[in-house]
Amino acid sequence: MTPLGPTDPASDAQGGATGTPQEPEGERLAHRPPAGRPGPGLSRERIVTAAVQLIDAEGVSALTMRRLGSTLDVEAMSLYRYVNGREDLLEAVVDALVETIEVPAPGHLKPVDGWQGFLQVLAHDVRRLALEHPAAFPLIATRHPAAPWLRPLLRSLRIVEAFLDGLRARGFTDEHAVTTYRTFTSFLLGHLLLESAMQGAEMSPAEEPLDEGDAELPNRDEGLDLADFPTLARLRSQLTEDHAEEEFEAALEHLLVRLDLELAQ
Amino acid sequence: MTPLGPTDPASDAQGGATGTPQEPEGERLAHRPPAGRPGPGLSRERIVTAAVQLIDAEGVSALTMRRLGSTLDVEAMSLYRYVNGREDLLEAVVDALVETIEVPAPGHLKPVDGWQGFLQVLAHDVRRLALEHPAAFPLIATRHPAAPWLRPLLRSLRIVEAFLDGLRARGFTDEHAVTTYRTFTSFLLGHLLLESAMQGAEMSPAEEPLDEGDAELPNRDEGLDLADFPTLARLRSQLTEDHAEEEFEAALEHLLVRLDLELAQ
DNA sequence: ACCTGAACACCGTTCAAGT
DNA sequence: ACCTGAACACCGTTCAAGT
Repeated sequence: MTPLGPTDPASDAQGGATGTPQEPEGERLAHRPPAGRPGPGLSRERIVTAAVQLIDAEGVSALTMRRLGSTLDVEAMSLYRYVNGREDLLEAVVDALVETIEVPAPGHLKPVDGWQGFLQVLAHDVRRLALEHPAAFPLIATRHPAAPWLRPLLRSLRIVEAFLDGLRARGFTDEHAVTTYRTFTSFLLGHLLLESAMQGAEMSPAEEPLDEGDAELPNRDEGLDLADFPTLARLRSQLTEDHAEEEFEAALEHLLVRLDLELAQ
Repeated sequence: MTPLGPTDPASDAQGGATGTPQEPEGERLAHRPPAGRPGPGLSRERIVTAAVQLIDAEGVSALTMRRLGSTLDVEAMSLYRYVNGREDLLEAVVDALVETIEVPAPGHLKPVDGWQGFLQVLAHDVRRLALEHPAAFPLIATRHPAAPWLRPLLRSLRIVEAFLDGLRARGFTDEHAVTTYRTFTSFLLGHLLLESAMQGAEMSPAEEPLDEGDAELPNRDEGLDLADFPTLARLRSQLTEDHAEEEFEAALEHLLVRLDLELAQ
């Protein structure tokens, strides 16, 4: 499908072709001989890819029709031929990212024999998505899916179908598969939204050199007055430690234990 | 309506002065205009309350400086005397809502003797917040807290201090209290963000009658074509059922079991 | 067929000016 | 002291017009 990897996987690898300052950096059409048109060649796919890159680089609030247009060397109005407004674009971005999630297929390479391995592999792939696109992740987690019975993160028909089939093929009843869908999405949402928020913490506002007048505002954590919060002050360093990965693994392990219990009863 | 928190104990530590010295705070007893109308009498608190009401009624995207101003019978620019721009206002809204969370105190009425009761009561109070303000909840869940060691939902100094003290008073070590803070916030985030999303699902866009031309985009759930997804089609009604409350209770119960295990080892 | 210029309504924000 | 008019830069979106 669309190469939606972390911002620009391969195009930076081969520099040197960019002589003029305003040329688009990646020659995406190099392998596309027909009609030597060098022009923009807009398409929905190209627009969505550019949108993802812009979000990855500068955050969701920077994704403006006008800015996105200039990224593609095109006026903003041109985008409306391929995209149904900004909301539709955001939807397309979310869909494109979610479609990169791979649900382990029956004949899979990795050790995905049991349902536990199935869920383990899937969970880690969703985590990969969260860490590759931390700025976009709140969007994926927050926007309403197309149908009320779809839940954030695992929010495409294809993925839910594969998820349910995958569990059923590994011994789950219909009912257990459905409740596991709910439990699993809640689990992923809670852990990964937090982790992606940490990852891309310093994203939203461009940092400005502070004026001389105000050294007053508590800029990040240093300015906070912990005088009235002795426990907080004492445990501060422990609270700051980042154990996201271990937490994720531990919580996933416990989720599997819990599901195992529910299966048995 | 919206009973917003007490008179702002900690907001002075956060809400920043930005260089312009503005400190008119304690004018509590100035005589109000005698008119029956809620005359101007602007204040930060009044602005934040109105903002919460506007979000509850029409969603975050409707919270515009100009619309909020008109809600208060005031031009938008007047708000800037009390609020440091839209971002600061959103921050204040989140803080105000989070401050309504009550962490069970040592001498509490309800059966909060054990740490399990403590977490039970607290979890349900956060859930109350989510259900009372579904449209605002993504904001609370998503915005970066003031310090990197604060996590969404339980994101005020006061609350985290009370949380940690509450657990320590009930037998937790420092280390267990900290890890429980992380586990507990992840749990709440995952479950309540989903539940609030369901609650306020039909909020953002006004429903429009679809045009004849493009039957391409799947509008809501009815237009989705489930032909290629037999499992989805078969389980659709089960997927649609709303068991949010039972799921929350069950997951909370399992979380407590898990914590109990971790405490023992 | 594809893109753009011009226009409209709305937005956040600043600042000098009103009262 | 508190509010506003006017202005600026930017935004999403539409539509007739260009090529």
